[in-house]
Amino acid sequence: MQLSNTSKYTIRILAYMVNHKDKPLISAKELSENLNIPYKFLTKIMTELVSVGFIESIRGREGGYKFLKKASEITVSDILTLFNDSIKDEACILGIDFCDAKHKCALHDKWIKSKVQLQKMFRESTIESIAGEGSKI
Amino acid sequence: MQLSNTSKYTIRILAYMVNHKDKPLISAKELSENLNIPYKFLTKIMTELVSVGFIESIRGREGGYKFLKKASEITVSDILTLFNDSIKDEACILGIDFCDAKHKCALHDKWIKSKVQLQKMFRESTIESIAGEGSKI
DNA sequence: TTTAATTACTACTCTAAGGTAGAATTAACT
DNA sequence: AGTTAATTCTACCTTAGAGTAGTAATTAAA
Ligand code: SF4
Ligand code: SF4
Repeated sequence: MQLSNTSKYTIRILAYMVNHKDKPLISAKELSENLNIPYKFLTKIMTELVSVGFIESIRGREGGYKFLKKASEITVSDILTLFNDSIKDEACILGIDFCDAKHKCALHDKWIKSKVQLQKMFRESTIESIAGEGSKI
Repeated sequence: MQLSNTSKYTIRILAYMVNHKDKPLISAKELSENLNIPYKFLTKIMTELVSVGFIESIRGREGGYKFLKKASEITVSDILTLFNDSIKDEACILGIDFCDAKHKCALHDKWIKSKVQLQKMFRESTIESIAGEGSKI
């Protein structure tokens, strides 16, 4: 009942990048050290983020990563979708999903409420909004 | 972002047993066939449920399982705890958990709200309440 | 007393996520 | 031109959850 490590890492990585957008480029080394994410695993994630166009990479010495898409236009929901980690609309808390309005278990309505609330939260939370002052990302 | 198969199976198994409490004993075979849960995997779960005292088993021919603890006293939360699948109080949506009231990300308050709501739902949902008429468990 | 039906036990296999290793590629700096 | 610091590629290892296989133990029915 939680997000995958990959998703959580990604959110923290992108939030960190927002918080350091004064720098033109941020290296994998810096991200790995400051966010305490295994270097090799982080670079694997970064390559994926580049390939889907969230960020851009500059190779070679003095290289690094920077946003390609605006942080205000990348939502947590986008990230969860990317790593197949989002709460699907048809997701049933019990994994049955052949119930209908007339035949539903006692968990159904409460679950739907929580589900909708979480989905809304993920959709409305941009990386830009997660980062910022108080945040201890 | 969902429950483990083991937890989901268990909820359905116990709900089925409530819905068939007219029978003195219910066999693994019946459960497996009616709930579409792999037989061998189901018996593994059953043994665990017996060992923690939720149900009782009668071995040998004509044997099977029956409740030891009352279904109205077994909550979904108990099941999630058993399979280490519950939402821990300290669980942070981003897996950081060194944030405090003054340093929190934009997801924090919304996440806490959903978390509390889910935890409450799990605690207040007994197997007895999940099963029953309309239910398509 | 044998047989059939049942749970329990032990020990595997399979899969996907998470993580690691090493070498290839790129490009700025000296 | 050579060195160095960076990303990228390919391939592997590890772990936990899910699921399977075979057999032993138990007990009622035949
Ligand atoms: S009624 Fe219960 S089992 Fe059916 S879809 Fe809703 S939550 Fe799932
Ligand atoms: S502030 Fe954000 S990152 Fe920190 S504990 Fe709360 S949800 Fe997690």
